[in-house]
Amino acid sequence: MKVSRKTREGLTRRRELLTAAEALFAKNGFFKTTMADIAEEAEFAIGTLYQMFRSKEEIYLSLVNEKVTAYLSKVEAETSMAIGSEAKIEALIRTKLNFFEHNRNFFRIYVAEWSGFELAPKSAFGDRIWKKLLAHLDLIAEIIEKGTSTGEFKGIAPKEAAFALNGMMNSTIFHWILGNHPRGSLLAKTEVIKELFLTGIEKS
Amino acid sequence: MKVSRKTREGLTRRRELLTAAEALFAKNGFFKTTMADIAEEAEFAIGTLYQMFRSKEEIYLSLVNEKVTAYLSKVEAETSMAIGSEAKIEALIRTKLNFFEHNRNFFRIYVAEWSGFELAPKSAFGDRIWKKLLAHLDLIAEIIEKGTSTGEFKGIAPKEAAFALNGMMNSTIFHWILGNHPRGSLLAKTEVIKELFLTGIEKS
DNA sequence: AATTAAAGTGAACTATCATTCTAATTTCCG
DNA sequence: CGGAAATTAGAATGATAGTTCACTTTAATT
Repeated sequence: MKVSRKTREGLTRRRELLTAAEALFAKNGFFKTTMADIAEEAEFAIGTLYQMFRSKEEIYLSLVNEKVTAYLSKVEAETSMAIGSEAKIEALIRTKLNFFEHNRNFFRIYVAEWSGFELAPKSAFGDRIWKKLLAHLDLIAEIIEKGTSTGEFKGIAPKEAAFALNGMMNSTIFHWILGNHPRGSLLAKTEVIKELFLTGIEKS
Repeated sequence: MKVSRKTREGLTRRRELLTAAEALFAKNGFFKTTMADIAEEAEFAIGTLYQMFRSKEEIYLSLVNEKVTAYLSKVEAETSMAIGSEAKIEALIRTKLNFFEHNRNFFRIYVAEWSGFELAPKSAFGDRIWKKLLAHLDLIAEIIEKGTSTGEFKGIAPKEAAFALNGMMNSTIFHWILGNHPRGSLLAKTEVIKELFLTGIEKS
């Protein structure tokens, strides 16, 4: 079917464009990345970009949306498969580290989006992404709450603990990327984070 | 002495300008803040800004530099006064939370600077700030290392633990600001963070 | 071949600032 | 008081970069 092939080619082009844009946005941020840069990197003419997307912002948000969605569904799939609170925490950490090990470029964009800095007065679309990220934090909080009610965890406020864990992970990823992912994979740090979060640093 | 009064007034003006700029940069980010905005907010003419600072970037970096320096010296003073690793950790958390409780606006700028996003291809000056932040992380790592060598802490890689702790704190501050600093002060969260970092979430 | 519609192009158009300049006004200080 | 220096409002300037559009190319179909 001809329509099908066209559609496929369209999707491929779209993906190529987004990948090029991702690299640039990650490297230079939203504002210092120009449409001309993107066009050159993706080997399209500027006009072609506007045939695929309404605006620079739409490119950015589509990109963020797709990646965030992919990320969240991975994490949610893995945590829901794990049985027991500790295992769910482990699955969360493992999946997050694994995802960003393979999406290093995207990490900076993710952090910027988290801190809400990049597109400050958010569009309705940007808002949806933001809400998704917040909802995901609630999900982590629920895992912790469950663990508290089964007696696995002590009674630390779940939201606070969820934010703390999230911060620990982000910081670790950041550190790893900063050091040019030195020896060992990021994934391998799952154990350290898990241990730190579960039992702390103090000698018992 | 007249020179002295002039100098004093000059400093006051400078501070007023930086405070106005801080609020705007925190709210809209570096790029979406215009010189006209700053001039209006600070109640100066645009030309006057250029008499005090060479450029918009210089305003931003001066601001960041002063605040970061003030922040770091507070933390370093407090941690060096505390005796024992656990007390130092406590002092670190307390001082950081206290600082950002009183510098809410600045937090967003601090985070942006940390993530290295705002002024991506850093100037030499921006680089110095960045190095200071990194050096401070080393100092935290040293505290942890010391605690390990005295047997207070178990042997978790100090750098990793330092980054994790830093991430926990940032995340907590972020959460607090996000929720419009609801009930209770941010400072009051010192205990939670300390407990989480030292002994983890698991019931022992 | 001819036709057609979609895809692609990039120069031109615009808007937006950072920065500089001007002219009028105010503030200092001898 | 008087004039020098600082300040102001805001109009030019210049550069950058998002967006548009009239036109060209491509490729499938007739």
